[in-house]
Amino acid sequence: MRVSKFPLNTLKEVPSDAEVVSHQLMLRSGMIRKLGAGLYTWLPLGLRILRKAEAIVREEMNQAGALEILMPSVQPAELWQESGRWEQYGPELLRMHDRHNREFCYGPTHEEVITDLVRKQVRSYKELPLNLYQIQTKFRDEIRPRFGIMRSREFIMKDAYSFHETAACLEQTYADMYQAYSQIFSRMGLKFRAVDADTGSIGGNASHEFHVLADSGEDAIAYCETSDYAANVELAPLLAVAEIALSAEAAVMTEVSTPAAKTIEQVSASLNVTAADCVKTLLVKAEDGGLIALLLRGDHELNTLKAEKLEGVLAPLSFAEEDDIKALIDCPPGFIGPLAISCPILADYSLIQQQDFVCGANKEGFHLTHVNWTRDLPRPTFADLRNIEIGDPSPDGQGTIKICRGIEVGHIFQLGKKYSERLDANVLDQNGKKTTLTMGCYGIGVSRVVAATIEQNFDDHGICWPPALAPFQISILPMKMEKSDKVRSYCEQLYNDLIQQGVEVLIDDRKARPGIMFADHDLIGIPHRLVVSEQNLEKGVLEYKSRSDEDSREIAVNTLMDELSKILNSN
RNA sequence: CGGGGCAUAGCGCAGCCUGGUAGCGCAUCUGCUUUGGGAGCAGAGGGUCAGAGGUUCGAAUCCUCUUGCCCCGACCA
Repeated sequence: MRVSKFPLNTLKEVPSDAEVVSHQLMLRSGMIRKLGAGLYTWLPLGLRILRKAEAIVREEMNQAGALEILMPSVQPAELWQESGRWEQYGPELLRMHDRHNREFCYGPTHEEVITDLVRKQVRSYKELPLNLYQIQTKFRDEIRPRFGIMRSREFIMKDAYSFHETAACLEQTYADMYQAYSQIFSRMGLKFRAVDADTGSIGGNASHEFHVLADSGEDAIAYCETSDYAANVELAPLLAVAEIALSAEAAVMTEVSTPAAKTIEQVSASLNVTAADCVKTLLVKAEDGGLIALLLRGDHELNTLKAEKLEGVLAPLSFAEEDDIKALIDCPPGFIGPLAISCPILADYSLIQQQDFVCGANKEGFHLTHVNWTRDLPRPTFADLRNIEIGDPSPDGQGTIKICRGIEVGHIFQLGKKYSERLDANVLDQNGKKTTLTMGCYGIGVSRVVAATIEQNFDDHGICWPPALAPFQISILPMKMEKSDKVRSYCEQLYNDLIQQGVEVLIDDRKARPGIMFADHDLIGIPHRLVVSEQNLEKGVLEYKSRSDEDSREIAVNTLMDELSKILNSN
């Protein structure tokens, strides 16, 4: 391609509403332009990249045995009413009427349509398993679209849905999709992790999110460096530890006056201990209308997701009102402790080995020091109550936890029978009996992958595309071409030769100064660059630089093709 | 949806407080000089100041309403 026929439309200044790097660079490089909130046009440059991502997804899905289809983006309301989601989905579903005043929505996802297709089309267990996918435009009327393509309202998604007679069969396809997803993101050259996800209200056995790792990611991920373990920070469980015996010389429990100390910081400061030496007591509402005390180490944070799943705790989690506390114990918040309290107590696992700790005395203005389990109060029930932290043991027992940030680009899910039951999708089994289909679904935010790739691959000069997604593999930058026939004819020849070999090459045939060329090609992130100048040609060399290297090197003209094929094939 | 903010040329902004009929930088076009990291000089084009209403002799500027967009919260590929 020639720059003269493929306008770059680059911007030196960043539009003021672009917050994140990918959004800024996509606008500056001329990949996209905004039409409205969460609505973007893909310009020629951006579309090349999007198409590359799609092609990789398509190839790997086909490879894994999925079949491509294309469903309408506009869907009749009846199907959504049948599944119950017309009411459930809420305002994120863009609804509309046609000229006959029939109700429709713009598809945010396609479980209903695909289930309808399959229930009408598939009659026999012999046609299963079946895995169908599409790459298509979705619309979700997000409350707050932001970060450009990263969270837009209209976006490109690959969504696949599989149908099975048995759960075992679903598990097999699920495993195949897990593999295919890993293959897709590896081929794209991305650093990513498959993360255990909450199966939530939908149920089912397993769900994994695929996250591209980037500092700007919205999700915190706890992962283990020495194993495959990875999970959302809120979901990563902590394991119980063994009890340890109290040492004989432990000091006697003492009541101390702490009139001004209500928070953990104040308490630890006034008693000259660390926050980790303190135990904090949180009172939350119980299902039976009473209260439950939750004990945490002073430096830990309560994980509400975990807490509200515990037996007896009211969900959604709500803290005790002042009146409730008064009814339970005559003590203001700030001095509450687990001794002689008449409600059930749940303590975090990290407190199993806690000794000699500080806690509230249940008496205004006083705390207790040198408190120990068994000796001073009975051991409470222990449970997993807090967020996992850096350095905690990995739940799979294989090492310690680190935390990084990620951008969710894919999600695979064992759906089970949720939709097939609602929509009555079944087949006849071997015995001629009706069996409800078991389903899985598998999504990739293809347009989001493009943005996430930038979040992971950029520098001060612009985007650094992994070769698999780069809009072009190599740039030819001729220096002073209009003054030098030698440069011109050499570049033209080289350009044609590379095209012959099927290399995606971009020649900058503008009458532009070198600085403009360098800046533009760096900004749009072409992985390889050849600079051709008259002086170098006379020496029989030209200059090569990889986008990711600091410095360039010379390549002799007569070995150029060999060198280039080495460089391009090493990707 | 709640809280905050913005709307002036393709992009980034000034002008508004204190009304007098719109300006700067980048980009675009022309010419000359430049030519290895977003050049210099000279010139040109481009704005119904988001829209509607009001106040006024006169409104980008003051008032009212409307619309669009952005940021902070819960959701998601």
